[in-house]
Amino acid sequence: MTDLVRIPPNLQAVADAAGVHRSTASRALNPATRHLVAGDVAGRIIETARQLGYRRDAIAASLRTGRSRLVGVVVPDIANPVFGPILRGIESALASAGYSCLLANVGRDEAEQMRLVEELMERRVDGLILATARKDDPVLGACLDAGTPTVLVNRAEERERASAVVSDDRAGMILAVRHLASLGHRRIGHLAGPQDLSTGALRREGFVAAIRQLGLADENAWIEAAAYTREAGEVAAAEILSRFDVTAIAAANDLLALGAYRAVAARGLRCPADISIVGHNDMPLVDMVEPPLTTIRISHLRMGEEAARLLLRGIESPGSKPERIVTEPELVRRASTAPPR
Amino acid sequence: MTDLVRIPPNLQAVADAAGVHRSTASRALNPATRHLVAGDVAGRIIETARQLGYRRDAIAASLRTGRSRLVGVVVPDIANPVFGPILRGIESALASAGYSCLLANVGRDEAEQMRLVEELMERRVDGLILATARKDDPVLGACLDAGTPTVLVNRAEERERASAVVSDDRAGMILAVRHLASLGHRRIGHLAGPQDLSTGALRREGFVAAIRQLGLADENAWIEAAAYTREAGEVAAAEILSRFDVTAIAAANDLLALGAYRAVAARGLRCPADISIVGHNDMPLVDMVEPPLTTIRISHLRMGEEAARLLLRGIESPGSKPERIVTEPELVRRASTAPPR
DNA sequence: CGATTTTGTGCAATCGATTGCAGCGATCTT
DNA sequence: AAGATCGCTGCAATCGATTGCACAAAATCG
Repeated sequence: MTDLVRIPPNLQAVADAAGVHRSTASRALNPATRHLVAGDVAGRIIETARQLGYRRDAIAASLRTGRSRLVGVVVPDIANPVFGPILRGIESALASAGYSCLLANVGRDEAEQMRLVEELMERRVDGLILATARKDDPVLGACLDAGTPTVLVNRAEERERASAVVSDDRAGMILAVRHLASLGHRRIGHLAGPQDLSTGALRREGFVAAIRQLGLADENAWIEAAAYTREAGEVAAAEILSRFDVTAIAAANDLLALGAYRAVAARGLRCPADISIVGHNDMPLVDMVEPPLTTIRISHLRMGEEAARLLLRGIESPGSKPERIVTEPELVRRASTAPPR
Repeated sequence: MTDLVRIPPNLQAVADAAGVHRSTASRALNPATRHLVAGDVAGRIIETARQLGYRRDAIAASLRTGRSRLVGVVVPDIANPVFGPILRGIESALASAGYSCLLANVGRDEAEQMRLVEELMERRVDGLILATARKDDPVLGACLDAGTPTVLVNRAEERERASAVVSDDRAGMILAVRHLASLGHRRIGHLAGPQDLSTGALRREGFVAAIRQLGLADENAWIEAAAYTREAGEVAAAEILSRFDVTAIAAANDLLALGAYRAVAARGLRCPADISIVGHNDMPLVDMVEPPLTTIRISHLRMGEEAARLLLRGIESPGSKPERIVTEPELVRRASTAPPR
């Protein structure tokens, strides 16, 4: 009855109990090296380990091997519905390869971001996934300088110094504008996202390109929202409505689109009767809002999975070329868009 | 120019460069032990470390100290909007205490849950936060047996063998039913959550209690949904509508409530004109659905923060009594409830 | 049957930081 | 002035697993 505070068995204890050397026990317990040990001996060791309730110490193993099987995941806001699916995709792909996620939630403050990444490095993460990239991201620079394999997800840089998994934001916005044009809209405004993010900039580019391609009026009818939030969307949408004579708004993001719903209502207009609105992302629940939001669907889950896979490849074979995976967005027609009156 | 693959400096290197012993460098670099070192020497060491770009190896430190400053966080589904805020609360509270989150997303399979927790233990987490607890949870049992400080969040067990942070689910549902009764509803149904979860069971209890307190009809007018999803909600709500003659439905969860919207529409009824519906959680966006959902608000962010704080306390002072924090839910009136016709 | 290869196990160094203990010189006490 | 105290630094053990190398025993070959 002296096991009140039982000291957990280590490899030495297992080896002693099985009557072999530490090193033999280590080999027997590791599937990758098990073939070096005689079958019966390995069996005995494994059984002894089980009986003693032996649990491998990943920390000690990491110290010796230099690999932590840990990946740092940096997101701008876990509470934002689009990052949930991304995170889940990352987590599941990593878990099935024996890696775990170290989660870091960061604000927009760059110094803070640096501090957090630094802390992840101290923990000797084998790699990093950043969902926070700006168009020219100093944090990414720091990761690369440190020689840590890094992958961007959702947002990317312009230059390709790191692997990235993104949606084709430009094409997505073109899809949105074409849809509006096909309904008969000729005067379309763009509720743009923050221009220092690739999503914001590329979707705006897509907007301009689509307007030109289709020979529509005023490729400059866009306003940049201060952030990807409903509140910022409402403010910017109000400005679009007051400054431009448009019948439709293509928003860079679903939250912005929902903000636009408010601005439209505030002016006594109705969607889609007076103003059509199309979003971007197809977040959970936007099919239930009123009117159900027409939007551009992005598979965030798959993006997360692909990012994890890319990172794992980068970890296995260091020095491999950066790769870019671009997923195809898709138009989801609901009820927030209709022909102009 | 031989620093192509520069070997990162360790403590020894810093000590050598500063002309002191490893141990002195260690003490100087650690704020908690810095006072043991002469001011000028400490300054020199810190400066040398900075110049060399020294980065402390948390793995090695963990091995020596036995503390990893890592907390395992187990959630049932990161993509579910309620867990985002919880996670953010946990992360921010932990981060400000120097701890990081190891994220594990698990399904309902118990063996898989055990495997994942086992893996977290191998990584020598200092504590665990489970958002997955069932009413009698074997996984929690395993954590407790292993002597790992563990805190439950959002869902709890009946017996108090571990600290927990939950909403007052019973009171929340009473709030919902009273609200309906105050509008004049007398025949109310309950769209219950899974009964093996504390949230599902307690909210149902609250429903029964409220019906009795208010002297209303049929405390048995409830159906259990198979899961907290819109689909399961739609199925169960359809059954309620076909089996009971009710004018209102109190749902155990917002997603279930949204499923009920569908079921109501499918029967050619309207909400709230024909059937009032109240949800639970106040998830993001439920204020934008049609009709805007009347629901019970729970501060998931704060729950996450409190859980982290409780865990930190448990880590600091092992063997302390389990504690339970119950947050007060609040009714949010929107447009899905109205007087019966 | 001797020589050679194969197979299996043990030995000991190693990863990098932390910390109890001892020792040294300087200051303080009586 | 001898002894006690204090502040600072160095020494060396330690955490637990992994792995290159050496070596012995067994198996194979000519």
